[in-house]
Amino acid sequence: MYFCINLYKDMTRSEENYIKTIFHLGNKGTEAVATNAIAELMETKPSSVTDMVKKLSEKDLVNYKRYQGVSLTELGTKTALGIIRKHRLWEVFLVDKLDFSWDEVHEVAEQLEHIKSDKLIDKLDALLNYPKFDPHGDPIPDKNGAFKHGDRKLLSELPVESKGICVGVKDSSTAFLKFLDKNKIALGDEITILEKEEFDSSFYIKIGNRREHISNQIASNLYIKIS
Amino acid sequence: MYFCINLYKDMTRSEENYIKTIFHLGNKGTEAVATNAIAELMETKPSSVTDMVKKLSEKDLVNYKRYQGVSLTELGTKTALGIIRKHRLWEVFLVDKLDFSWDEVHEVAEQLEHIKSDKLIDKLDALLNYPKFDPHGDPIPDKNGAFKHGDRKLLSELPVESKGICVGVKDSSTAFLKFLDKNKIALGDEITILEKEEFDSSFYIKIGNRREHISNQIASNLYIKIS
DNA sequence: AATTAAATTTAGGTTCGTCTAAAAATTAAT
DNA sequence: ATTAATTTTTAGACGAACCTAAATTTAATT
Repeated sequence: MYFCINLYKDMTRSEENYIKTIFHLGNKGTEAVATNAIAELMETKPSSVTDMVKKLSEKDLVNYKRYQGVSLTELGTKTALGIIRKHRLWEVFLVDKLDFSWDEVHEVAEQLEHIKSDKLIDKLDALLNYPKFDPHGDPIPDKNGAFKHGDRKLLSELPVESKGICVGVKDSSTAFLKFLDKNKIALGDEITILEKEEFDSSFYIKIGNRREHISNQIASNLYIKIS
Repeated sequence: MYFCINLYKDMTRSEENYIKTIFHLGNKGTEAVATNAIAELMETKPSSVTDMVKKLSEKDLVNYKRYQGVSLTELGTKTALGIIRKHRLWEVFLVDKLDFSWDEVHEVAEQLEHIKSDKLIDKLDALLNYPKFDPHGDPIPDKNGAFKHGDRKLLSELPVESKGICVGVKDSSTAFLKFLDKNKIALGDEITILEKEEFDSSFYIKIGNRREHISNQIASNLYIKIS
């Protein structure tokens, strides 16, 4: 007698996108997410979200009680992690093998993440040498859905004189990534906080050998790992 | 004043599959294809085909007159070649970079061929070193849709004592490809026709240093390029 | 040429994922 | 604690892509 431990294999693209969104909005699916929040992020209408959420609930992918928001079930969480794993592996592929820049990968990875083939993903993982992080510093879940960041923190939350390595971005919009490129701030760079400007909450930092002045908006979107 | 020379970028997966099928069935889209033939190959119903064909006709991708079959317009042909290019490049990727065997690639390539990104395909082409043929020996159209086989012929159509290289398969079903693997017949092998058995139209061939006896069904699915 | 058979199309229906507009529940503000 | 504002859900509709069953056209056979 077998129990089915497999994930849903026959999900539609749309269902997968909802699951992914609920995961991202609800602290990895653990917290209940509002219908409106989902609708806004997915650029759809709240009524559409309600419809879909009911369907996902039927399939035991989400927990749902009317007017109380949605969270992921265990099955839903695993499904989300599978999709995120695919998305991030494809991003690494695009940057490492096809010379895409880190601000170009998202769109294409959004398509590639829905390709269904376990073998494809395992082999891709091997080709890329089992990467642990995607081009934006976000961790790649392993086959079982396990992953963790090191103990990274936002630059904006660190005290003066902190020193560490830039390991990720919180905002991975094209605009922000291009800004970082222009200002020669990249993952792997060593950063020291020299001074905090109380007036506008901006920061003076040392990056490599340069001294830079960055706004709070920038500082609160850069992840640093203390060394 | 510009004329639009671009291909349809906003086609659905289903539309793309119909276009591809019409291309394959109708001698590269040039000859009219029957509704029933399309339905059978796509495992759908003739009435569904009629519906879709009308839609494609609206978009000027096919020529269609009721009861008279369908053929591709120039736009439709270019679209088909774009999809086939993608399909075959992905097949090469799967075999060359991810160690898939040639009988495993079709299914996955069927999904990957619908990914929309010109840059992705150009870069993939470069990564693979601009291959001219896919793993089954089928030619890969270039960016402009141009391609040709060399002057390959089916083994079954060659006279005794012909000598050449095995360059492709006509039937690329899993069953046939696995049969070839089992019998150690691969693309690139040198083949000489030793004798033709009139009784059952089978062939005695020399392949590498071995002597093999192959049925007509095998012979009429192997492409040979005379050297 | 008339009849039968086969292929194709029409008509009407279904599911999926979306929408708008209106109703209901929850939350915030007086 | 009412009322007002917001969020969420229901009800009903629509396009895409499919289906079945019936009608129509073309092709094949007598």
